[in-house]
Amino acid sequence: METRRRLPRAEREPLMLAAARRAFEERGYRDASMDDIAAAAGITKPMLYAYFGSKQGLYEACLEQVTGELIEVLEAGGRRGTDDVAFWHGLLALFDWVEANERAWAFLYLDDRGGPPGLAPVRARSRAVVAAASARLFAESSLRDGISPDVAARAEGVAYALFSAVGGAIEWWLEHPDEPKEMHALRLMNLLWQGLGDLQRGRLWFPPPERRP
Amino acid sequence: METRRRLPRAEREPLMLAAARRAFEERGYRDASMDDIAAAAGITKPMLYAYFGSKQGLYEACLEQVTGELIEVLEAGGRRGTDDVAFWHGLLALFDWVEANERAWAFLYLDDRGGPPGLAPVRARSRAVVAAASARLFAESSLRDGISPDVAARAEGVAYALFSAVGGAIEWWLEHPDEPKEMHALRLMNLLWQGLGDLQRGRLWFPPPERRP
Amino acid sequence: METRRRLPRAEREPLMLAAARRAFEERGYRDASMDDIAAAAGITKPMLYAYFGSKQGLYEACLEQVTGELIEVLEAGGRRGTDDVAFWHGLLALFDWVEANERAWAFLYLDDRGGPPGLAPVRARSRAVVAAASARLFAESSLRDGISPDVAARAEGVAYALFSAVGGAIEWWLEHPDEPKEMHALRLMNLLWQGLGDLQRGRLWFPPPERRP
Amino acid sequence: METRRRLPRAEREPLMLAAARRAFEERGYRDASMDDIAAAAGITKPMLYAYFGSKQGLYEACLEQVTGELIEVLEAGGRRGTDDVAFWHGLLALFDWVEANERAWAFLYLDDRGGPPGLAPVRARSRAVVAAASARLFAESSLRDGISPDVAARAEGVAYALFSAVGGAIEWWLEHPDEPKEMHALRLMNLLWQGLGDLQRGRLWFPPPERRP
DNA sequence: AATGAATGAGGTTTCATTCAT
DNA sequence: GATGAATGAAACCTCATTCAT
Repeated sequence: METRRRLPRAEREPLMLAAARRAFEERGYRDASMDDIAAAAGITKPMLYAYFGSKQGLYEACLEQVTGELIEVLEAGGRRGTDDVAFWHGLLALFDWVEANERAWAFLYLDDRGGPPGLAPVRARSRAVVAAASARLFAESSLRDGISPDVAARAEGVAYALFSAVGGAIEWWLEHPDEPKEMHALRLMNLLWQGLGDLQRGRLWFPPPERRP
Repeated sequence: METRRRLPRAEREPLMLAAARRAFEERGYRDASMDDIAAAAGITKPMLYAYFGSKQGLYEACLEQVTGELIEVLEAGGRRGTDDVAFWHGLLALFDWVEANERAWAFLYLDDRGGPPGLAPVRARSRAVVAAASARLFAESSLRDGISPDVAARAEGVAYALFSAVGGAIEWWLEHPDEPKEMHALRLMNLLWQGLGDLQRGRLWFPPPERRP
Repeated sequence: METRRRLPRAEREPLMLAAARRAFEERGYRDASMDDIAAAAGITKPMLYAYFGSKQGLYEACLEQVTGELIEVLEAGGRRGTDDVAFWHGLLALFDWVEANERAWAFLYLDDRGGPPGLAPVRARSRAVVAAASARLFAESSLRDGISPDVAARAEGVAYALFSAVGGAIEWWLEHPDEPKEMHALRLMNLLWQGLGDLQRGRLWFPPPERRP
Repeated sequence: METRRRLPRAEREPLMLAAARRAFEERGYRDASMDDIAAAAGITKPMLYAYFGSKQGLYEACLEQVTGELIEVLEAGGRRGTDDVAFWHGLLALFDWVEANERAWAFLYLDDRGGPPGLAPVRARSRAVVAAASARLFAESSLRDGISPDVAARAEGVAYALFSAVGGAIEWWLEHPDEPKEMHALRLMNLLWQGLGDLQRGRLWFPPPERRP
């Protein structure tokens, strides 16, 4: 009946984004409905369209927000020390953020399928941005001195693998919350740090020559 | 109008499964429609329901098939050598399988959201099975001698992270196909092998004591 | 795999009819599926079509069977006495039959809607046949002597109303099974018998003349 | 293409209900399709779901409306006189309502099978409510003086039977429209009134003692 | 700035029925 | 006599999106 209280855009928009993030995180792009999101935000559907244009637009806004937050976390973590300590604090910061944002992680790493085709490049780009940021983190930490140029060129690929490992550990942690998150982080540190250093310093393993009869 | 050729179930069912796998891999659970799958399989929707009961049933059949194949690949790879060589061949076999099965990977690692709630536990179980299989792979290769019992208990968690790292590298490879897959595998090997060994042998890194002023 | 044991039609048909009656009684024409009926009868769908031509054909066969049984029951009951005693025994026989056949009643009196339009006249005819049979029952009992010709002409209408009253009492009984069925029958007897006699003997009630100002 | 005229809910909803009632009355729950109802109401399906939630919800809304109307009719009829005259007017009012509402009757008394299981209790309750209302009608008319308490307790059962008799007569009338409805009502009056009075006053018929040799 | 009314299109699922074997 | 394979059609329901107010 009565029209809802008018709010300026700066106040209304974050409410909508928050509701949308929850919905997308919990149910994925396709299963989250604009109806639900509008209801959760306490407004009506046309408002969502007025602010974000389309479902895809809303999703992209969420994705951008999540990406931004994550990068900020990584960079902040990296500043807290040098070398292995920087990496260690980056890991811890990441676990903290995941813990605080519950399943925002899903946005970047669990909801890759579904939605219009136009979404795929957007998602890929978001992940690449995060990978780049974490590559920077390694470079700024241990890679500082004597990084082989070939390795530097491929740092992003390594970062991608590395970040995926972190993602896997996080999922494992979310399903096994009995162990404290520091234990998970420590295991990751031990799994990755040594190889990372070797890669950087060029101390490489190679497969033995195949012997064919 | 024209009647389709009749096939016995043993022949028709695999055709349906193949079509369904392609559709789910490419578009995810929610966006793959039973209509499309039926058309791609060259039959009509009711046959899908006659053989698989429901969309979820069909999906689960696909998931089981993919999981089975992947495990077989891992185990076969692991048998081709010992220690680091076994691990290396496991990696190579995995890359080969991914290459041959294009995006079957997506089934297990990119389509986690969406679909009815009953699907979540099924997906989780599938991934856990794969993680267990790869944990076995490490244990049978390098861990053979003197594995610390604590590490063995957590092997599955490490395997999960490790497998995710492999997944990330694979995704990166799929998006950067200019480099041969052996290069990607080699980078992974170097990233992971050393840390894996250290973890097993208990040569651990620990964070320096925090100093608070 | 293996073909079911061949049975002569005389043995197979009653099994099908029995399964169909159960299904139609419990779920009505539209909600009973040929699949279910075939499964319940232990045969495959094409057999149903071979024997009864169509779903409607099967339904009509069931309806005819039920109608026949019911008429037989009425006539048998009516022969057990004269006058009020005949009527009373007719009622009792009816309750017995309903009790033994559980919900066959639904066939004639609870499943009037649904199904193809061609079914409506068939159902109407079945009910009319039952009404005629029960009209005969009254006529043969108390109406024997001195029945006014006008009333005789309308006996069928009365029978229809009367039979519906019985139906209502039966439904009530099925929902309140704490009281023995004889009590329900007795109440009906008292509700209907007196008026029935008066109707036959022409001792009629008429509305008082309306006074308009 | 062309946009339909917009109506406020208070105007649109009754139109939907009317269309739904016609469809359910004519074809029963299962055979009435939401598509048809929407078309008959001049809107599209999603509006039906927006306002009534589901097919069952729509059906229940219709059922409630019909029940309410019928009860009002019964009570209004009963107020037009006392004793036999009240009963007589109740009957007449009922016939009038049936005539005016064509086959609304079907809702309560001809569509008992079919539809989801959750519907059965709803239907049963509706009929019980009507039975209670008509029981009240008798009680307030003839039963006024000296109603035996046992009879009062069973009044609802009697009402159920009685109402079914009326229903049967109405069906008969609808199939034999040559006779005016007052004649049908009069026949019912004569069939039921006497027995009803006897039941109330305890002047009961009992079966003769069975003699077994 | 905000909403209630409205829809086109598409989704999963079921069913009566037929045909080749 | 009996079956497994197959389908056309239609059912209920949902959703992203728009428009008039």
